Amino acid sequence: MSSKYALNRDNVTLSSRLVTSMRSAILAGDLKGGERLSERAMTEMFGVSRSLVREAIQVLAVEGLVTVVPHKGPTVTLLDQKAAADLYRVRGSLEGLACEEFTRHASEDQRQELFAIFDRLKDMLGREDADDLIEAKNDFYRCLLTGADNDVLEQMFTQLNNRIVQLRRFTLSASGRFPETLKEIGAIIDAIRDGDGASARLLAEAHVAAAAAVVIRRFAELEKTSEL
Amino acid sequence: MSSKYALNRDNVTLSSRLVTSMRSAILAGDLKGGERLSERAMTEMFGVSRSLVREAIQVLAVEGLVTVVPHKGPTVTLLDQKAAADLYRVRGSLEGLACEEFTRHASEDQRQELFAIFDRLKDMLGREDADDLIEAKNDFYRCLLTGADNDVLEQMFTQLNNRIVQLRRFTLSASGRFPETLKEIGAIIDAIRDGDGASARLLAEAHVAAAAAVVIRRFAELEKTSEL
DNA sequence: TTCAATCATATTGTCAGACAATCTGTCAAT
DNA sequence: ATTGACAGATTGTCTGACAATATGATTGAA
Repeated sequence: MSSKYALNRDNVTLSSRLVTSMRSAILAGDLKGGERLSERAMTEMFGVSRSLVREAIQVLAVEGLVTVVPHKGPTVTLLDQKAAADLYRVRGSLEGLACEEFTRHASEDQRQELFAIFDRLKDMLGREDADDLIEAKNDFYRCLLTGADNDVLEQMFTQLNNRIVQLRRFTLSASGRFPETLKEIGAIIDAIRDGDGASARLLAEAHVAAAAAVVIRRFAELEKTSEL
Repeated sequence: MSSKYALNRDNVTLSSRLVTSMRSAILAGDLKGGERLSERAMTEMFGVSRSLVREAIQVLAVEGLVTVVPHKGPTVTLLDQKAAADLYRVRGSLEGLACEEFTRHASEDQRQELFAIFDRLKDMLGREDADDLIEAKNDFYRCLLTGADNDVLEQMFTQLNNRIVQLRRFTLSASGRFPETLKEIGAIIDAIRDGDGASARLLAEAHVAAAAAVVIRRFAELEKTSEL
């Protein structure tokens, strides 16, 4: 019997906690894109041995957050415009799938929770606080993925989303789009309410594509001004 | 300039070669689902130190090929029916995306190559050889992904496909479906020929769903006979 | 001055060995 | 049959060592 009282076996080892911690540091921007992650610096920063640092770096490399060049050392992956476009394209597909599966599989409780989170988002219009917004969005996706009831999808989507977080610079500077964002998500929510998974999927893909377009444009502008 | 003459920097370290080798061993079935991967056994099997074995196992764990339980040790991930269903669902979505992107981005050469590979597949009808078929399918996907021109998609699809390879037992026993398979892929090819990415996508998803249905059914049968 | 070859230094790649923490199976006691 | 304690095996983590490679400085020559 695997009851809900079972103790959590994850993150019990130093190794796994280190991975979590390093990942957080990257996502929070404390380790910035392009920054070198020398083993020496990492052992000091996290207070663990070289072995663990090396293991963690390999793991984050598979996740795409870190780029390793043999004999030169790892760096925090730096995304170019093409990579950003590629990421968003796949993300749109997976987000669409998540919406469709949520429509099909979510329990009534899960549906109500999703609707409630959306209401929370709506209430933020006008007095947008960056951190609150990020938290609400995270809740939204967590709920969506839980209801979609597909572990593989959850894992891949999460990985993808982590990589996209590194583009936060651009997504924040594009936050003037918040009203449209709300409208688009609202349409998705309505489709889910109606049990229309196919529409929810298409709307979700379109939503991601629209968000991506803004980010990519912003990207192009900044590249033009600050590049060689 | 990153020319096509650039030397390959991957797989130069023992570490990366070990990962490749262990992954191959799993995909080839030399390390079977559920099998324990004790560090001791792995150091002997691959002739490297414990450090490298541990790193490789972590990497394969992120890829989903290996499952690690703290203080108990890693095993080759064993898929249950739900996991198989989840994998195929996501794979359908990504394969659909790949087809659509191929239609949109592939060069004329890449299109011709894809068509040629499909002809090779067609010629196998009747005298199907398992290894030849697997090779042709791999070529097909490699070509498809190259033409789709999306590194993120390529990486995720490859990872997903690797995990699905562990279901080969079931897909092979379902090879009586080869004529239908050819018909379905043929329809996809036609859509790509017509430049109709949306159709190609839908057809690809349907194709994966049909293949998945067979595998899942086979799965249920075998589970019933051989289980507790 | 500029360019190329050389060399010193720092960093990464790999190994071996040690000890602590945890798991698993055994066996005696109740 | 269940409990508790114990022993052996395996994993988790650290440290130190040395080899392989990259980087930057230095030197020498055109």
